[in-house]
Amino acid sequence: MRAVIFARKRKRGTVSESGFLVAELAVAAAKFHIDKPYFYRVPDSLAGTLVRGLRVAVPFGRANRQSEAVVLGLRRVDDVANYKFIESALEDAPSLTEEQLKLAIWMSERFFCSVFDAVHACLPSGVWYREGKTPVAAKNVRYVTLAVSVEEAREESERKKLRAPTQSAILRILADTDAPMSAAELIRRADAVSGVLRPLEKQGLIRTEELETARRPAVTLQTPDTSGLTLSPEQYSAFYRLDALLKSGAPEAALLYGVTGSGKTSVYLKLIESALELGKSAVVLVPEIALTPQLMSIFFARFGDDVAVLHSALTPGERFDEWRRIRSGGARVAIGTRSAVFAPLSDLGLIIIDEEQESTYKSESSPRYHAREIAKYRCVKANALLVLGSATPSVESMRKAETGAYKLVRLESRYGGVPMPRVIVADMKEELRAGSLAPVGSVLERELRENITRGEQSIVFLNRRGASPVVTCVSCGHTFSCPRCSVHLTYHSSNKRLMCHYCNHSEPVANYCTKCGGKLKFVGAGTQKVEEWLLEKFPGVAVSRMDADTISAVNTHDKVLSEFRERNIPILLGTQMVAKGLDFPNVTLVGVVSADMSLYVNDYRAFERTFSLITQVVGRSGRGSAAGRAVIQTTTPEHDVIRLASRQDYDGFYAAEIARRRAAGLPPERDVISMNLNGEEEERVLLACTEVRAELASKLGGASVLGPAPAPIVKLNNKFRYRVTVMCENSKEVRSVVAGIVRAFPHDAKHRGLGIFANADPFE
DNA sequence: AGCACGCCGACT
DNA sequence: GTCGGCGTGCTC
Repeated sequence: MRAVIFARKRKRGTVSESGFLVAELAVAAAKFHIDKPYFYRVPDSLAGTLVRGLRVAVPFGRANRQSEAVVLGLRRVDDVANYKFIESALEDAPSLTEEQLKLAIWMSERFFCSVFDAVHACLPSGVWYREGKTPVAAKNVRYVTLAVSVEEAREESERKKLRAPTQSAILRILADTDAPMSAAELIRRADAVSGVLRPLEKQGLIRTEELETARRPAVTLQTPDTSGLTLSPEQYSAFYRLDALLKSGAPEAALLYGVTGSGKTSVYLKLIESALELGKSAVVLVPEIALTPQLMSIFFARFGDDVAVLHSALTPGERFDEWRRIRSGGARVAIGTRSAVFAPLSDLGLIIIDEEQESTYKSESSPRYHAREIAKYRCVKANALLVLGSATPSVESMRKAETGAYKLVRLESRYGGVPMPRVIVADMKEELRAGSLAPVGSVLERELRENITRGEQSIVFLNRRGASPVVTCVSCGHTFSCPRCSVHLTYHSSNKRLMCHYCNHSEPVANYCTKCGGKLKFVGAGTQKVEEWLLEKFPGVAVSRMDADTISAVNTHDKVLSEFRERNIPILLGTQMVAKGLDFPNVTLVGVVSADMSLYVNDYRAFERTFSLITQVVGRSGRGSAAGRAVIQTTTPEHDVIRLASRQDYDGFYAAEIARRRAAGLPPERDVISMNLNGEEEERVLLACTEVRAELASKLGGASVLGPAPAPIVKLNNKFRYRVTVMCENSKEVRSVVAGIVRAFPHDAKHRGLGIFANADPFE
């Protein structure tokens, strides 16, 4: 209901000339349960500066602690008896666009967050004012130009050759390039020190000036992919259909379902070109930047400075500058991860979400939005086209395509007529019966050996949920757990300590069991074990390992992958990160070590995730001229998901899965909203859950209300976490009931010390 | 949430 | 007396 207050528009021209000027603000310190428009008086000094979207500093609460706020409107009132004054403006011109303000107000209602939290998500992290931290500023770079003609500079350079060799070199370089050059680069090229410029400037030979420069993230340009330049007939027809939607001038949404290797990227590129030709801009979302170096490189090669990237690996300065290039119209294509969906492009024509089923598009901290929903909202407002691309679309999206809410565009064959990999399902039950405990069974071993002999490359993929390295006692079975969280501590060989991945707790590893004094056993990471096995079976054969433990700032994904490609390393071994997006023509074999691992997780999306993962990893094989194969190791070869994934049969999988979901009343049959509670005393959290559950059940007739159920990690940082799940249609009315409960909760004295939040369409 | 205010018991 | 622990209520 509060959001409605925010959204209510006043008629233009009603700002009267008399009375005191006050501003309507969304205040940062006002958390969700006390969020509403707050009114502050505008000091005369700011009367001309304040506009909608401008960020200001205000005193808030009894202690008048300083808080940031955003101006939502201005008006005049007669009575300002208990109003406080705005302290200062935090910027000259608003960072927020009008579109973003409206989006933020909508988000607060849709995703149960304060308006300010939503506003916060729209801006790059660098611009935020936090205590003691100054926001990122534009970077100035000193540029040097010749103050004399090129000929004079050359003459002077000759004259200085003996007495002042570095000055001479500087003049020669400037004369040779005949263009302004940054002082840093000039000095580096002349192998000089920064002092040399001053005398030259004094002599009137050069001029220096400070120019504002955009910091741009470095991109490793890989072998340019020329395959995207010509579209196959099938790709062309997909492009043609999407292009018609792009040009329709009405909001449109399409699902581009293309099998792995079908070349969705080429269709994206062509579509973006078309949007640019129409004078429109485009956003491209990718699940994880680190996993898409090839895609990034293709975009840079194609669009150059017209592309800006936004993702968490940028430095604050780079992020801020890329964001400003987008905001100013200097870059018309924004590419990045989840938060790039807020890119402040004008004349938006197209949003592409690649691998739309990925869970990374859902934010798991406030505001808990899904990028797909934000994209839909923006496309509707801008009459733009939304393209959801995937080789394994989410069940929700395929359902929408079935009902016609999305247009369905299919790419059914691999680009260049490359055949789908031949899939072999290896039954590990039989290996177990035969007494073998090796991580790699006889079938995969045979295929790997064959590939090594043929000089072709292989990818070995380990589906590693909950298989991190732990320490156990051989005699009593004791394992080491985090004192603050309900998880095992994992052993880190780098500092020889046991660490908690969730709260940062760490302790030295004991020599003997702390319970019984017995000997300790180190159960290595899955990949480590497989690596040892590979080295033993194939002595002398190089293996590139890529997982969370081996990837660091120095040993980046990029580095491991380009080494794998360039040095033609026979085997790449890794976790999730090798499953997606990689395109190596010489890879002809993919092995999935334990396909079932993610199948039996207590989550309604487990089948979908497993199917998607297996399909994607199998799709890494045989992308070049040689035919590919894949070995899927499983103990349940008869399981539908394994069977269908091995045949790359998405349609079959979808048909089975939608039937199962419908029968069980799971999404997309109904929507899910979870209520998440936490606190230090487990019984009080559970009691409050029961209360919330009863309230939901009584206020939402017809909805099923489940729980309380423990969160996947029930204890985190000394807090117990339980949740209650509501299943029904996610309508405005339902959200209003949920928001009402979340808002009222902390005001109740018996909930002291407990936390609560609502999560719409949760993942996991 | 974060903070001040005020009420009540314990201790200088 | 007065210090501080904690329950209560407000935030423009």
